[in-house]
Amino acid sequence: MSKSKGRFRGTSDPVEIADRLHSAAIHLLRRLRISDRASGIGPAQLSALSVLVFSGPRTLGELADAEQVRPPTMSRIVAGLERSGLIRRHATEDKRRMLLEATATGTKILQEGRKRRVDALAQALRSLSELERQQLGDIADLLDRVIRSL
Amino acid sequence: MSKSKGRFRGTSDPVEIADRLHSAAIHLLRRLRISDRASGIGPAQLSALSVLVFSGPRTLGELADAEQVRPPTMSRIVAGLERSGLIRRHATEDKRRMLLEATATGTKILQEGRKRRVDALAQALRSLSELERQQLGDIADLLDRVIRSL
DNA sequence: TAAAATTAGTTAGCATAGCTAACTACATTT
DNA sequence: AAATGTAGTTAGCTATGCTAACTAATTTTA
Repeated sequence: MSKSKGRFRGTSDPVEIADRLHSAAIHLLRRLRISDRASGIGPAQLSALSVLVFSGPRTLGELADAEQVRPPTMSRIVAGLERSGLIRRHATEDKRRMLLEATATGTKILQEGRKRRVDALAQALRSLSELERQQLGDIADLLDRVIRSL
Repeated sequence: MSKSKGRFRGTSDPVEIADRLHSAAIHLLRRLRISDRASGIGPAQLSALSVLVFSGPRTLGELADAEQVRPPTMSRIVAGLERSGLIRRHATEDKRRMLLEATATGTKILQEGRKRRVDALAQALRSLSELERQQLGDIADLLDRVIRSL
């Protein structure tokens, strides 16, 4: 790890940056899992629900693509969410398809869970200096875009 | 989402930054799961193995703490790793405990998997400008430290 | 020092979540 | 009309999370 070409404190070597980001992401999600347990919903259901809440209604197949799981897996995740009253099915023109939509309860529960997650992280960011937060804020947006483009 | 006080393109509002980092982490790990499947080892086993490879031998309880799972869960993860010949158990003074250590095979497999993960991310970073990578490199280190302190 | 309490790890049993293969039902193409 | 393709489900496997209850070893205490 770390070849340290190190002309500066940081580096622009993609592998070295990737390594740090990778490490950060692992540790972040490891911690956030804890706040998620408070929601009483499993991680896959929570994640699928978040797509419906933040991006609107989707068919099962679209949801499976978005979550990068196979249709049978999404079929079961959706069954669980429906059983818990967090989402609803709507018939469509094409009778093979169905539109899935978050219910009011589902939306509320998701937003509370998301708040818990984000608040935990935000609290840690408060220990940084104003300048550091400024830099991190500038770059967080860029980072999110790069990663979504993977 | 996004109250957008927005005095600048970025912000120093911890909640807003946290929100973006959260989003980035989710999308990153969602993608990296794909490269991990090539290793033929489950995510929990891979993660536990990485602790043994990068931080040295640990008892089962220490490993459970590090991975934030309960002892019975780690007990089974360890059983799987041992069955696949990726780790080894060593007796200790206290006969209730056992030290777990990665085998040569385990170390090799883990490092290859890690390389696949990191390379995939590094490839995406190559689409950034030199300046952007420089900024990201400067901040990645800070980010990793903050998150580990959660 | 014998008994009680604590600690480390396992076993059993449950739920969720990932997969492939095989199926049903509907839609489209030929 | 028949063949092909597409959307989603069912069945059955493995892995991963939990709690409760257990065994064995160690430490504390009466």
